[in-house]
Amino acid sequence: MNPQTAPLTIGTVAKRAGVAIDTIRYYEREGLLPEPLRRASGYRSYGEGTVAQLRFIRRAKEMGFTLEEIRELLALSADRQRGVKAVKKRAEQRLAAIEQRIAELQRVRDGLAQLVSSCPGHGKPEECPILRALSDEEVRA
Amino acid sequence: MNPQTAPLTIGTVAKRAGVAIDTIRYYEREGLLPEPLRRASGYRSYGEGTVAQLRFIRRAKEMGFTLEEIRELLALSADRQRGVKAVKKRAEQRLAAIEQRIAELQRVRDGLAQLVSSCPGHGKPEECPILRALSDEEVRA
DNA sequence: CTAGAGCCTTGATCAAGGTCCAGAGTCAAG
DNA sequence: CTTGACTCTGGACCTTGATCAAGGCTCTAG
Repeated sequence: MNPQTAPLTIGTVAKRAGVAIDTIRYYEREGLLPEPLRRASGYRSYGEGTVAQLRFIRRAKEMGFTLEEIRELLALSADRQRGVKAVKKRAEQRLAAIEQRIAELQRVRDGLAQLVSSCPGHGKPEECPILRALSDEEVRA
Repeated sequence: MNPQTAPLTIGTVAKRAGVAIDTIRYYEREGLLPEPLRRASGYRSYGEGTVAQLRFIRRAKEMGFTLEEIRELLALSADRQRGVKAVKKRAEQRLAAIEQRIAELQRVRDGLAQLVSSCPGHGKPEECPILRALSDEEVRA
C-alpha cells in the first residue's frame, strides 16, 4: 500500500514494535531480521515493514514458537511456492505441542488442587497432605 | 521408622532418586539440600531421607515450582507451626498460576487452531492465513 | 597390591533470549 | 555552535537449572 515509507531509526522501530533496541540488533545477529540499509553515518535505516516483521516475531513467540522456529517460518514464508504447505505443517505441530502442554498442566493442576483442598492449613507439618505428598517424610541420617 | 539407616554415597543417592550426582551437589550449593555429613575421606554421607528430599524436589518441580520456590517450601516445612499455613498458601498461589497458564494456552491454541483450519496448505504465501495473521505483510523499505 | 570405579573441588560451559556497558561518532533543536 | 538525545560496535553479563572437565584422592573387588 505504501511501498516507499519514510525511513525509521532503530529507536523508532523499537518503540513502534514494543521491543528494546538491543533486541532488534540481537534478532539481526540471529538472522531473524535481514540486515537493514544504512545511512552514510552507519545508522540502520528501516521501513515500516520491519515493524510488521517484529510484530510477526512477537506474535509467533506468543504462540509458543521458539526463535529458531520463527527463523524457519520466516525463511519458509519467503519461499513462494513450497512455503505455505510447510508453514501449515509447522503450525499443526505447534498446535499439537500446545495441546499436549495443556493436558500436562491440567494433570498437574488436578493433583495440586486435590492436595490443597485436603490440607486444613494448620497443624503439624508431618500431617500436612501437601508436604506429605511431596516428600514421604523420613528421618535423615 | 528406620531412623538409623546405613549411610549412602552420593552415587547411590543419585541412582535411587533418579538424578545426576552433579545435580545433588548443585542443589546443595543452592541451599535446597543441607550440607551432608562427611566421612573421614571427605566423601559425602547421606541417609535415606535425602532420597526422599530429592523426590520432594522432583515432584515439586513437576508441579511447576521453581527451585527458588522449592527452597522456600523446604524452609517452611521445617517451621513446625507456622509452616503448614504458609505452605498451603504457596500451593494455592501455584495452583492459581497454573490455571492462568492453562487459560492462556487455551487462548493460544484456539487462535492457532483457527488459523490452521483456514489455511488451504497451498497457494501464495501472501494468501496464507497463518502468515497473514502473524505478519500483516508489508513492503520493507 | 593394583586396577578401575567412584568421589572430591573449582571453575567453565550450555541453552535461550536477551540486557547492559564503554567509548566514540551522529543528529536535531535552539 | 552547542547540547543532549540517539546510535554505533564489540563484548561482557544475566537467569535458570543444570552439566562437564581437569587433576587428584579414595574405595573396593580380585
